Amino acid sequence: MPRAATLHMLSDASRACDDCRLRARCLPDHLGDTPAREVTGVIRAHRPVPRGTVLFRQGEPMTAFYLVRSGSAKSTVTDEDGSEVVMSLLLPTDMVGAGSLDQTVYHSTVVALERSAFCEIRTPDLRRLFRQDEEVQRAFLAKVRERIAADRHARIRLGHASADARVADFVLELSGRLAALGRRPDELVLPLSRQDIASCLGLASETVSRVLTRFTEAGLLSVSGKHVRIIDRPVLEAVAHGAEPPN
Amino acid sequence: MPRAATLHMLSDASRACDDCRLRARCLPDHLGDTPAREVTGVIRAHRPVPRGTVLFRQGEPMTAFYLVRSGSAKSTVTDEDGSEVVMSLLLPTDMVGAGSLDQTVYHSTVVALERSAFCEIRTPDLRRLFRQDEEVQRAFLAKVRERIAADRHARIRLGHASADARVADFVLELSGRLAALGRRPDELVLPLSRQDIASCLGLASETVSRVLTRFTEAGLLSVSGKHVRIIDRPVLEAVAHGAEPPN
DNA sequence: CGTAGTTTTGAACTACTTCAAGGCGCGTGG
DNA sequence: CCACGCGCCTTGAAGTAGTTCAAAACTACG
Repeated sequence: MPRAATLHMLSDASRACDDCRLRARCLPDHLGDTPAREVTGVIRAHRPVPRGTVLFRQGEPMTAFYLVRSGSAKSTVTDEDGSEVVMSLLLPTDMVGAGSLDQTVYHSTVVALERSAFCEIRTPDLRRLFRQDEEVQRAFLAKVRERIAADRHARIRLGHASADARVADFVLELSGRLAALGRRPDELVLPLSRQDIASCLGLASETVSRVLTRFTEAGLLSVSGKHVRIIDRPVLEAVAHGAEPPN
Repeated sequence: MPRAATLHMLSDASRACDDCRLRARCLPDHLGDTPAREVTGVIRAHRPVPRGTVLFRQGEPMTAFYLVRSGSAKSTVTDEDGSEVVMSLLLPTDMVGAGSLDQTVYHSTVVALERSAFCEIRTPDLRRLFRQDEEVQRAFLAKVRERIAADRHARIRLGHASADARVADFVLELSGRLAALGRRPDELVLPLSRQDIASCLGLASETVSRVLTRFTEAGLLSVSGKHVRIIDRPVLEAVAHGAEPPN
């Protein structure tokens, strides 16, 4: 991510989620149909922003939280000694910037990885909604819980898995998330650079490269740049769970 | 932790937090004095349980969440391939078993590391309280947020720090938490075994041992079994933040 | 005082990193 | 539109941090 166009304020607010293909997977979905109105009322859909756009920066006062509408983003944390660490890859329907309610500042930086669109809910609106409707609360907390579970998974992976297992698991996780969005699970595009994947997995980018080519040679994947095709999913799963490296 | 006495139901409920030394640091603290009544009303303090007691097991239906009152505990997760991973060390005032509200099953196992006491709040009580009083909500979410922040820290440490840095940071973190409980920050007891520390930090127990003795030789610590004295805190902090290993 | 579990220490090994060079892809400007 | 240049990815070779295996020393506890 070279240049950082800080288009902090996004353009134009359109009407709602009504025309969103992903509605069924997104926040309003978790609610019944009746209270959804209230939610969709405060959600502002924004026009796509270009790659490299910073949604918000770590430490800035929190004014809103977001949902990814299209495209993808990464969330990063700059730790005390100044190095940037990739915390997660964000895909459509993912919640952004709401590590928990009542936060006063953002605790990570979020950058678009490609031309992407986001939906915005301003914190006061959310808070009001939260108070009004218990269903909304529940839905929101469900999203938070999802995130916590994902973080725990990432943490276990980081602490106790080999490089092979980490990469295999990363690919499979992405595959699963894409499948949940209705896309092909075996034909995927890595929105992150090798560097970013490496940072996310606690590896050197060279290692990610090597593992990927080794998987290719072993017939598990076919990789070409950011495009990956999963060929032998069962074995890939075995590797992700700590089985012997292929061949 | 050899034998696992599953004293699942704890004994006797005493009156409240009124006589708790740590009240000021605990959940009711985050509230003003007025609403505290409501909270303390549903908190049941329990008698100490022996080391090895299982508070609850991963996968069991969630009936209550807990606060550590005295002693210490560890939370562990058994991952898909069956190995146990230590997720966190739990000290007095820490919340246990509430990754988020509205959880239906426990997502980790919690075991007492020494003779320890816990306070219990049953989920229906909490839910009711939550609905009644926004202050309680806020206090609870503050605790959840604390936990999320700690998890993020752990994750960064796991992914991007050397063994030296991890161990140094672990010791300092513990020191800080003990200090927050009013104990001596430089004179601490590790409630976890080397194995557990290692698991928590994503290392081999031998490595933890070696690092600890190296720190001792370098005059940063003095270690004897589970007892640790911090001698050169500034350097220890430098090491924790990635500085060159000592000597 | 003896036994079982835990911790420490040692020695060999391995997985991953680091450094360095070459190639590929892509956007930019001529 | 093509060529150039820059960043990203890949590959290699050498180095190292941490692991693994194994045995000895310590500790706690009956």
